[in-house]
Amino acid sequence: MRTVAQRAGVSSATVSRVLNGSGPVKEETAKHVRRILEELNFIPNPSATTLKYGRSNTYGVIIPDLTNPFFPEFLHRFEDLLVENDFELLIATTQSSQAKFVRSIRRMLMRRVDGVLIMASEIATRAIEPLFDHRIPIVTIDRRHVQEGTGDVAIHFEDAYLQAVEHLSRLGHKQIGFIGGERGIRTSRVRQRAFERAMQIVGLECQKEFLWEGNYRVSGGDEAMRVMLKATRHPTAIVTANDLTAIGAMRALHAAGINIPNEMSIVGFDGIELGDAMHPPLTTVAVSPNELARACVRALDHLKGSINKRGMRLSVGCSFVQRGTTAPPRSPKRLQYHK
Amino acid sequence: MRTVAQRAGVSSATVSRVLNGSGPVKEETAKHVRRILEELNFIPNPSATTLKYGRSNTYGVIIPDLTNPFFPEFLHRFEDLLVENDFELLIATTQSSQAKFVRSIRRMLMRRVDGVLIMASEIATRAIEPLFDHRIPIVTIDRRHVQEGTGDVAIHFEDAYLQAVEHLSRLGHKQIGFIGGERGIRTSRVRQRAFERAMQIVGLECQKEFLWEGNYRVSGGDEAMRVMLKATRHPTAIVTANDLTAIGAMRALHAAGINIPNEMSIVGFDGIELGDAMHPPLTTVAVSPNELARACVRALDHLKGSINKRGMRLSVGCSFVQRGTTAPPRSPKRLQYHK
DNA sequence: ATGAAAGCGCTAACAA
DNA sequence: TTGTTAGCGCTTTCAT
Repeated sequence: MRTVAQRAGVSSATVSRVLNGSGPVKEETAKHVRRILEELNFIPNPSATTLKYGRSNTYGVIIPDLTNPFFPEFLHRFEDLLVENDFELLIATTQSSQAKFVRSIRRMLMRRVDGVLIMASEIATRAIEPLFDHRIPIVTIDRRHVQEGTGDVAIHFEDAYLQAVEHLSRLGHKQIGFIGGERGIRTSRVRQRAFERAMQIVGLECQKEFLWEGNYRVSGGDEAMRVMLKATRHPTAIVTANDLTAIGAMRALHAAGINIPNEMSIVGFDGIELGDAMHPPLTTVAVSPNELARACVRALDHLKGSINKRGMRLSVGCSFVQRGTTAPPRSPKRLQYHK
Repeated sequence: MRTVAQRAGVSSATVSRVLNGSGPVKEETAKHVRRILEELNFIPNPSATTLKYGRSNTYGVIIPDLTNPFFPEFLHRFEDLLVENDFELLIATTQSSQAKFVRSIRRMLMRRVDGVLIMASEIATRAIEPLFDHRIPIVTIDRRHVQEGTGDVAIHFEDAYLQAVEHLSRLGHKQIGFIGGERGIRTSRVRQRAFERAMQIVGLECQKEFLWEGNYRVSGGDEAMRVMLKATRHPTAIVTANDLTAIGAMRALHAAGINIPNEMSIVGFDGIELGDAMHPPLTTVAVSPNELARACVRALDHLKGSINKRGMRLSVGCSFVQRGTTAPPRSPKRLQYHK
């Protein structure tokens, strides 16, 4: 930058003002400086700014796992919004490990992020305290609790699962099961409770033996479904904690030669693009990555600069997407392995 | 850090030496300093180091698209390797846009990365010149050209497609088609040529009308397959540029009521985990994300610090994964839409 | 074995 | 409207 200033015959302060539009500069001077900037192919060094001000124009995002396609789809939208603000994105994944989560938080602190979006809900409250101590704005997804410096974006699972269950009920299903996420993760409880509540509202009995545990990945849905198929009684339809779980369940059903949707209906959750490429295409409840991203950015921006206030409580709706994995239940006789 | 130094009654230089093990410190002093470090919850500020030395202990990665599951799977491994070296990962996506690519390069420059891994091969050589000018080590994937400061990791498509075509040929297929990537992307040419060469080696005629263009996404495979099904002649088996393309092709076949694999065989490429969750499970040629990541890190590390030499030329093999989308061809009569 | 100090690039406060 | 300057945190060289 000094080089630029010298070449342009001005001071570095003027160059800075031109770059940021942060002070009065005679248009003529500005033009000249811009030309030199161009000529010298000037690349600013944000480290200097970060060093000086202790902020980096960056939001951090902590997600459980990049290999769940929902997150890439979300991050894509989220980053687009950040770019508009000249913000950067720092991604950290926890792989469901507390140790990695703690390290992620540390990275966020080191990089002097201006806010952290926490999408990994398996987190002990203790682990985020350092953020709190350092007065970093926090936005959580589905923690459903806000305080000073902390906002929350809730996904409307209650409505989502109500739509799913109503749809199945209208088709004639009475025995509806649920494959959830790992126990001990907050959002797993939220999702399961939303499902139970939906059953109640629709007037169906929710049977304990029809609740299984998954892991938000294909493997969990697959295993849960295998366990289910070994039992003597099983539901005629399954609602799942997310699309990957549903896809895993479908795999197990296909492997057992059970027809989807005629012998078993499945509903996913998330609305990942690949759901539509499954066979049959996955009926699901979709969260709009766009809307979610917008809400997250809004909640983060709201706390930026003024952390001495409660964060926003936002909520994002879901839309039911009917595709090919749901149909009326078949005769109530016991399913057989066909292969 | 100054606070730590004061509290420990030493100079900041000593603290620095303790932190980095970069100089002689009496064990007793070191212990004391470490205790204070702990006590004060010291968080280093890497911006200062970046500012001072113009390097950031970061490798940048430029990928076309985070929503192709191969990249998250790869990045996961890649990051694991970097963490071992206390390196960070800076991800940029181009969405196949030259403008975004140029911006990505600029971000890499601003952030003072120590090397850039370029996995987006649609790039004009011009666009990477700034990296070259700034003496940033570059590793490309499948550019198949190295020079001073630039290494390359080649994926062995020749072998990959040979395995695929041999497998199909052994099953009895004679008419084998190929759905590639967008024209104008280097790796698309490489893949198509590798396919053509494989056909030649196996002694099958490669027919021009059996070559279609995709886009490395589900949509491209789907559309190409729809076009194919409208034609009067078509192959009995299809090899694709990647798994997403294959999945798209499968979707179109399912929609047309054509049985996979009995009426049409499909082979993908990449080996993404979701391929195994398709119905039927996708036969594919897998690249090990692990091996690829290892090669990339090796090539990058090789140039780190000493850019005045040719980069390495590495090559990563592929392994054929037989699953459920390939079978002997059925009678040669024209396929009909069944639905 | 330890300390003092310079300097990386940037920006805002202040001076002119 | 423009320039001067201090200082952000860190590491390394040189001196002690």
